[in-house]
Amino acid sequence: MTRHLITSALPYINGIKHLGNLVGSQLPADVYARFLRAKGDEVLFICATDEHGTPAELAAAKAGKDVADFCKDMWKIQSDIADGFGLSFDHFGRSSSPQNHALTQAFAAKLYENGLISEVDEEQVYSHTDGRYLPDRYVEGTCPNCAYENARGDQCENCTKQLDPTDLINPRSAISGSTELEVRATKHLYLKQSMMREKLQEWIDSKTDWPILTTSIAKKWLNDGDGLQDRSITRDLDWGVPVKRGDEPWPGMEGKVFYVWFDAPIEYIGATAEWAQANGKTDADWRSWWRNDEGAQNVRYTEFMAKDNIPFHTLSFPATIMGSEEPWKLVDYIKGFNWLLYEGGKFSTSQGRGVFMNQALELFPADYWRWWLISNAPEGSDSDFTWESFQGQVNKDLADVLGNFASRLTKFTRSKFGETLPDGGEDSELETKLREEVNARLVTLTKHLDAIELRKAASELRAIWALGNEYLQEAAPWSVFKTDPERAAAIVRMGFGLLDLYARISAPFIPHLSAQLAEVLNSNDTSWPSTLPHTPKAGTPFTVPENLVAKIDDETRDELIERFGGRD
RNA sequence: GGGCCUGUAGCUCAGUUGGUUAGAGCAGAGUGCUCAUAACGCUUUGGUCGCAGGUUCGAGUCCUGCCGGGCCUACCA
Repeated sequence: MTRHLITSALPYINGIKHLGNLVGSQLPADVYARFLRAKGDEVLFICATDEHGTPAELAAAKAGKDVADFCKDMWKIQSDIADGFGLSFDHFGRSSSPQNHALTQAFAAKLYENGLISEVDEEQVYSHTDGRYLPDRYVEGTCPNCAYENARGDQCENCTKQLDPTDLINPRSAISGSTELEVRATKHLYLKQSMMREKLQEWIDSKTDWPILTTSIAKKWLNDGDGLQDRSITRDLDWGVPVKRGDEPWPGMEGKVFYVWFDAPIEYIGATAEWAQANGKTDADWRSWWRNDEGAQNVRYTEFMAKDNIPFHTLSFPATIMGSEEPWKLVDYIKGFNWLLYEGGKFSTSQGRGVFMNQALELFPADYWRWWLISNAPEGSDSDFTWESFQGQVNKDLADVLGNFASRLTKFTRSKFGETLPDGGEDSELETKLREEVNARLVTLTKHLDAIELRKAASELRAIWALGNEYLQEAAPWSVFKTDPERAAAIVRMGFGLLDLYARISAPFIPHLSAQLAEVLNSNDTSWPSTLPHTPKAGTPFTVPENLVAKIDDETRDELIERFGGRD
């Protein structure tokens, strides 16, 4: 049996995430985790909040809270929302955990011992008004190249020229607008990624089955210009993992913290340690997922993330792991996603454009969102959320094809036979044909899920739902009943067999609706079937689900377009 | 500027190593059924596969150029 370690990119702590964040990592990871669990594999599905960095501090300040309190509160909010969407994390941790502090410091110590850390004196912009160092992009001013007045310190948006904050004319803080800035000398640690370039290249080259999106970004960074660059891994901030060599102080680095990109991926490991602690397990239990010398040789590790995270997961984090020269688990497969757009434009927190996860749950059941998002996951290219598309797919796929199938079957059966499955009757060639079709499509569905081809999987699942309506139409039990009630009984039992199948194979996609379908026959088998199981026995009681999937009407849709901002 | 991805029916997309009349869902048209959430089934109308060349017995599929769309380019994370 394969053991599957699955991680979703860590949602950043500075606010509630939108649907694009959901579909780019957490949701597809959940579908995969649920599928593998149903197949009987051992799964550990890990996620956490990514809590450090300047934006977290600014968000806390804006909320009028201490950053630690802010993160604690926001973690709870994000955790509750994840529950609402049915995200089945085995643990939802926090990158600010003591476990992550210890691991991050331990990795840094190993990297230092192995000669992979250098200390670099550099200059950073300090804002007196804000009382903090400013990351390059938080310094704004006039571009020396094109005279654009709102150029950022890292790059001018107008002429796209790469800049240094000290290049800017009339620099000011993007946070406060203050011009009381000072360039200060400061010292930072760099991870010498350049020394690991060949090792990383070799490793990436061996990943021939990875999506092009993933490997091409990695190769670009490895080979562009002078090749992979060393990266700073520390910051002059208060909130974060204090810079230490393991438990020992790091001379000259007092008061500094590790940079968020360094400690965030390590939190995949940290959160696994948190999982062990939270569930009364031992260190050996969590280490068996991560240490190749302690049981992780048979673990297949899959990471899910949006494309902005790919460089960190293909290069920086592997560099950290390889550089430690300890037998930590490296990722086996990276599933990367493009962006989800909102009505043709970008989701925007500042402009209130798009749908955020909390709002989504207030509007419709989680499965509506799950179904649309998975069916339209931005796997090959960016995809576009529109209310019209959302309404169309929820109404057509979930209400008409799936929901109505359950409805017509159960209501017909109740009216003719009562509330238990009727006895008698023989199968005909219709059932043989149905089984063949369902079984063939099950093979395809399973293949797509194994390959994490989510759009194709959703499409195949829908086709299997549609087979139910086709079967009922052709078998026409309402007509057969008039002359041969026993044959009609056999037909409806077959129909209930399909319903039970749907509950099981739909669960990775729409777990809540699947649970409701399973309740119809009060069945509790959630295992993944390789073929259409035997039909349920005569005499089995059933219930009629009322309005399993409520449709979205045009008025509601138009109100939502108005409220959330549609096409301009 | 450089790199990568992409352009297939009105819309969203499939099209395996190049191989006969290019597929699906939605939308449109017709029709059947009446068990069902005015739901379902069946049939059907839509495409010179961005443009122009080239390779080949044969190209949506490979090559070159052009045009359009998107992403990345290392201090947001």
